[in-house]
Amino acid sequence: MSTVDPASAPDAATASAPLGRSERIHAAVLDAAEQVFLRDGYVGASMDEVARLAGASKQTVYKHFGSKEQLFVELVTAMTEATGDPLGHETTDASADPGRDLAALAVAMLDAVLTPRILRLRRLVIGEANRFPELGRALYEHGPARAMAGVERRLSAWVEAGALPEHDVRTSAQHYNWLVMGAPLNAAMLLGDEAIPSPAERRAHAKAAVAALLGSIGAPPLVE
Amino acid sequence: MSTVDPASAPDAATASAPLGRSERIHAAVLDAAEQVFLRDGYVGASMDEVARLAGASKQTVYKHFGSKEQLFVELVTAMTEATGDPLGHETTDASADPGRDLAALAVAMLDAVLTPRILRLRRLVIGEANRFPELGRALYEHGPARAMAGVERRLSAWVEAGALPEHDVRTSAQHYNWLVMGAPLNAAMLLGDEAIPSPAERRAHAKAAVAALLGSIGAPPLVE
DNA sequence: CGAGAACGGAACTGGACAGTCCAGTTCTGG
DNA sequence: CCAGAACTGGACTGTCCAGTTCCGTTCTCG
Repeated sequence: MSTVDPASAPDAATASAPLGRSERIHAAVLDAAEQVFLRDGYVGASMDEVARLAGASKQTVYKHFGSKEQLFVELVTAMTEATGDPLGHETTDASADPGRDLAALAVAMLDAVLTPRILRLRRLVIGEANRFPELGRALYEHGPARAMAGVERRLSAWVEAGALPEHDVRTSAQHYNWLVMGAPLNAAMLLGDEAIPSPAERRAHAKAAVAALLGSIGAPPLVE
Repeated sequence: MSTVDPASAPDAATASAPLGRSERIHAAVLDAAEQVFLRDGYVGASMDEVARLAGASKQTVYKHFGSKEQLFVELVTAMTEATGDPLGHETTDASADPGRDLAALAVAMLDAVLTPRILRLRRLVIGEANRFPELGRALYEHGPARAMAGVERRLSAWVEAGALPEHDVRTSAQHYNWLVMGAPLNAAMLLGDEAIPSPAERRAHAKAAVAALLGSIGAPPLVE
C-alpha cells in the first residue's frame, strides 16, 4: 500500500483536494492569462509572457488551450459566467418593503461590477466586440439581461402582492437597472479605476436611484 | 524670409476652398486611419494599410503625423470633439413644455450616438482606456458630462420658471441621461451594430424615459 | 517657368510574436 | 519501483509591423 492513501476518493467529488499537477498548471495558466489579457488586450498580449508568468513552458500552454484565441475565449467566458452568479437574480423573495429590497439589490449589483478586475474584463470584451461577438453577447446575457429579468420578476411579485401599484414592470426593470448602473459603470469604463465610487457613494447613489424609480411608478417613497 | 509657411491664404478663413495637396492628403490619411483603427483597434491596425488606403506613401504619413500613436490620438480627439457639438447642450432655451423638450432632446442624443461609426469609436476608446487614459477622459467630458451639464441647466431654468417643481436638478439630470442612454448604449456596446434601435423604437424609448423622469420629480406627466 | 518642397515607391532594419519541434527531465499512477 | 505521460527549456520558422532611408518624380508658389 502506498503511504499516500489513494483511496481517499476515487470519485470526482473531491473539490478542494490537493489537485493534480495538470489541474494546477491549468489554473496557473488561466491566472497568468487573466493578468496579461486584462492588461494588454487580446492583440497586445503575448503567449510567451503568459507562459512565463504561469511558470510553464509554451508547449504546455498550447497543450492545454490549443491556441491564443481558445485561451482567450475560455478565460473570458469563465470570468463572465462567474461574475453575476452569486447575486440571487433567480430568487423571488419579495419582502414587504420593495424600497429597502431594491436599494439593497442595487448596492449588491454595484459591488459586483465596480471592481477593477470586472471593469477591465468589460473594457476588454467591449474593445474586442468586433473580433469576438459571442463574448459580447455572453457578457450581455450574464450581466444586464439577467439582472433586468430578475428585477422584473421581483417587481411582478410586488405588484401581485399589492406592495406596488400596477405598471409596466419590464420597462421599470430596465429603468431601475440603468438608473443604478448607468452613471457609475460608464464613468468607470471611460475614466478608469479611480472613478470607482466609495461604498458610501454607492449607498447614496442606490438610494437616489430607488427613490426615482418608486416615484416614476407612483409608489410611496422610501421610508427611512 | 523663411521658406516655410506655404499657406495658400494669409488668413485661415478659406474653409471649403479647393484645398491644397497637403491638406487633401492630410484628410485622406485621417479617413484611412479612421477605417483601419475602428476596424482593427490600435494594436491591430497597420500603418502600411493606412498609407495604402490613403493612397499615400508611408513616408508622407509619417511626415504628417509623426507616429502611430500621434495619428491615433489626433484621430480620436477629432472624432470625439466633432460628435456632441451639434447638440445644442450650451443653450438655455427653456420652452413652456419640459416634457416635449426633454423627449426631443432625448431622441437627438440617441441619434447622435447610435451610429455604427460613433459606437465603434466608443468601443475603441473603452478598449484602449488603459493605454490612452486621456482619450477616455476626453470622450467622457465631451459626451455624458456635457450632456448632463446641459440638461441640468435646462432643468434649473424650468424650475425657476415654475414649469417644474423644486428638486435636485443635478441628480435628475444624471437620471435623465441614463434613463435615456443606458439601455441602448450598453446594448450596442456589447451586442454590436444590429442592436441599434430603429427611429420608432428610439421615440418610444425616449418617451418612456421622460415619463419616468417626470414621475420621479413629481411633475405632471407628458401630454400627448 | 523654374527652384525647391512635398510626394511615391520600394527596399531595409530591428524587433516581436504565434506556433512548432526536440531532447532531456520530472511527475504520477499502478 | 517502473513505465509512460506530462512538463521544461530553448531553439527555430514564418510572418508581420513600426519606423527609416534613398531616389526619382510631381506639384506648388513666386
